[in-house]
Amino acid sequence: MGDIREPLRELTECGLPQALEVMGERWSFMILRASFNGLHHFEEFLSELGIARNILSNRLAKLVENGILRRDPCPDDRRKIEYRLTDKGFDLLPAMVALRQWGQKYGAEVTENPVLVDERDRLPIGPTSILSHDGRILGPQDLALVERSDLGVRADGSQADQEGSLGLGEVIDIESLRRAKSAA
Amino acid sequence: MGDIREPLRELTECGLPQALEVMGERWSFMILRASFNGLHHFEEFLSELGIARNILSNRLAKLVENGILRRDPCPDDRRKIEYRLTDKGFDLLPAMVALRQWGQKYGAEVTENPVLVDERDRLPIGPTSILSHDGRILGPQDLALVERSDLGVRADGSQADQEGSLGLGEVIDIESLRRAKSAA
DNA sequence: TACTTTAAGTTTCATGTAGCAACCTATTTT
DNA sequence: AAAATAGGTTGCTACATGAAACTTAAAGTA
Repeated sequence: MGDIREPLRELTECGLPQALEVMGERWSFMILRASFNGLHHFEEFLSELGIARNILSNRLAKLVENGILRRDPCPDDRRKIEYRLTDKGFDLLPAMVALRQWGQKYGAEVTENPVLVDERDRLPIGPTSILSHDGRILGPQDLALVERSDLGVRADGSQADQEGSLGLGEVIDIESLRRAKSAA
Repeated sequence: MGDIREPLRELTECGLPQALEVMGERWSFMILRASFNGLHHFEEFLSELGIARNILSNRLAKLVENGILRRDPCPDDRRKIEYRLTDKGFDLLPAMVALRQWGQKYGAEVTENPVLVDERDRLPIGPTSILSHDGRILGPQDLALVERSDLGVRADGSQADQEGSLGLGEVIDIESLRRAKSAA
């Protein structure tokens, strides 16, 4: 019943463990995707996903508990319950799309269908991207990890002297990213 | 040993199940994040993440098997093994950042540290975004799901008559998204 | 050389969680 | 009133997780 399992320890201050606490379970993202795709009812999820009844029940309850789905009893048919995404649930869209695109890129040749498109021109969306504060698309090469206290501080000529040093006030630039990228 | 568990059924053709097959397990994303942060050795992961030895061993093996990490024995100290991200692993960055940002937004007040910044100006990155093919930032309101055969076809005045109908050649626009957004 | 430590695993065993099938309860529908 | 539908719950089995002890190989140290 209660989550007795110890929560994922944070390597440092980070939202990732929190996200995984909620969405890290085996079926959570599939249910989310089904919701995005317009499924709202228990039996719909059940037959579309091929998930076990009790697990679906449990996952839906957890998603509701965590504010990702809303649980609305239907007024017209009082047997039915409508599960609908909340704003918090919608905000998982970028994460879901990014995962999906990654799976698409590296998985067995799946030609996705239906396709997620820009409504304006009905052309497929581009890759999910990390943007800078002013909207440039950033690749792994453009990213660095810095201590909060050093935000906006131009590194005074110092590359991180040793990777992984994680020293206070030290610029931890993701050197390994760059090397691996250029080496490969 | 072998993955006997039935693979996640695809609701339709979609890369998500493939991604979850690889990254959907409890510690996978935390290990990935640790890798991004410059950890490379077994005992480093072990002490930083607080994961059990056997599970770490198993997860690392799986990540290697799936081509997300490379397993390089160190030449200088032949006890040591270096686990390093492959390009395929780096490509999970948007998904990881999106998840992390979501956790950040909705989780308990965590002030993340270290911060992921744009190297050019050392200012924090913006939100991970879904872009159109020509680079516009798309919100949930701008997205629609269409059948592959209808790509680029201007919907002839037809909104999807009933959500969730999923009919062939039918425009499945994510009406529910729009309604929920505007209603909330 | 022997003695200890470190790195990266494996094994064992208790516990937790997933999945299947059957059952249950309240509503419709016929 | 009987049957079907929607959304669950319960009991059981198999698999996954986690803590602690054990293993193996290589390095450091007296």
